[in-house]
Amino acid sequence: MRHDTRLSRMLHVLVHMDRHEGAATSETIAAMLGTNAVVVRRTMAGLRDQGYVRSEKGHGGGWILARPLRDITLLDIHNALGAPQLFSIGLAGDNPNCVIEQAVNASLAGAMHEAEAILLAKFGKVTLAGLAEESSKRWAKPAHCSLEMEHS
Amino acid sequence: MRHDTRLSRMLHVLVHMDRHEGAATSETIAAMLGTNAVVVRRTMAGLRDQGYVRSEKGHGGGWILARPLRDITLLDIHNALGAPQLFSIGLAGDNPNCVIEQAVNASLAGAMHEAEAILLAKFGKVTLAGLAEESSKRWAKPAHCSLEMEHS
DNA sequence: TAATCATGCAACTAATATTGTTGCATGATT
DNA sequence: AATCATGCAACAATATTAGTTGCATGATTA
Repeated sequence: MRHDTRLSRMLHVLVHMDRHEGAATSETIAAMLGTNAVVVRRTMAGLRDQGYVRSEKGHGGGWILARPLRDITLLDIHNALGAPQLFSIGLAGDNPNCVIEQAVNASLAGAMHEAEAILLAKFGKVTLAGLAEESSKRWAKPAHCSLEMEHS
Repeated sequence: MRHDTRLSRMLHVLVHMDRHEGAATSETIAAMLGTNAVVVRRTMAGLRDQGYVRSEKGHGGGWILARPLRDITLLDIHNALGAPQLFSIGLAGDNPNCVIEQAVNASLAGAMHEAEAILLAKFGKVTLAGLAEESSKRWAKPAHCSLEMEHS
């Protein structure tokens, strides 16, 4: 089953944007992520609608952080991306009247809800400022990337 | 993102098999699950290889439980299915040298590992016998399904 | 005002993973 | 010998996501 890496990638982008002077274009971000500008716009649109970034057209335009990193948590971004399913396993629904299916699904759902609550609680406690700080600590060894195209 | 319902469905099947006299054919199981006998064989093959079920050919053949339900946990079946990814979100790996990506991924991975450990621990504590017992409690209201084709 | 740059959006194509299908071989029962 | 059932491999269908293209709109700059 394929992974949804949008959360990881968007967090990466947002922290970079904070270090970046001026707006970052979709094209630049796409180059960093090894993807396409339209895909970037599609994904960033969700963050814009929730007020985490702004987009500006024209010369010098692009994407700009609309809030300080310390006011954004991993949970915020997860939700802004549409709060996609966290789990790749799901419940069968072929026989909703079957008491066995009900018992199986109730047990699985209970465990999954508990794990999900813990995961989201953790996400809610980590700010992007915290991530930026943590990455600064890793800065000692100089290998890194940036929005200035050191990627490719 | 599409869900992998094999765990849920196989648990359902295994509990039914315990109530079932004799072997259950792939065809019968497939009818119950609204799928195909070959798909059932593919999935059950993993459980057979781990010793949870046996398969027998010929007249009266099919699938038989190889252990009592109380000796099988949800975790056992999850593992027998290949321990597929539990989470549908994943980590970006485009810029492994980037300290920001590293910090982002370390944070996400930490939260996910914690949640995963909790989920698997829960799975390890639930036996199929427990599920069978729980479904018996639901038996008061008679709607149910069985391997005798009440499904379709 | 004209040229350029950048997003917004919709429609289309491509790539990928899973599921479903078919055909044939093998083994067991009757 | 006939029937039933799994085993396996190759192929087709399906669904989802990612990527692409084309055009419109708005902002900046000269």
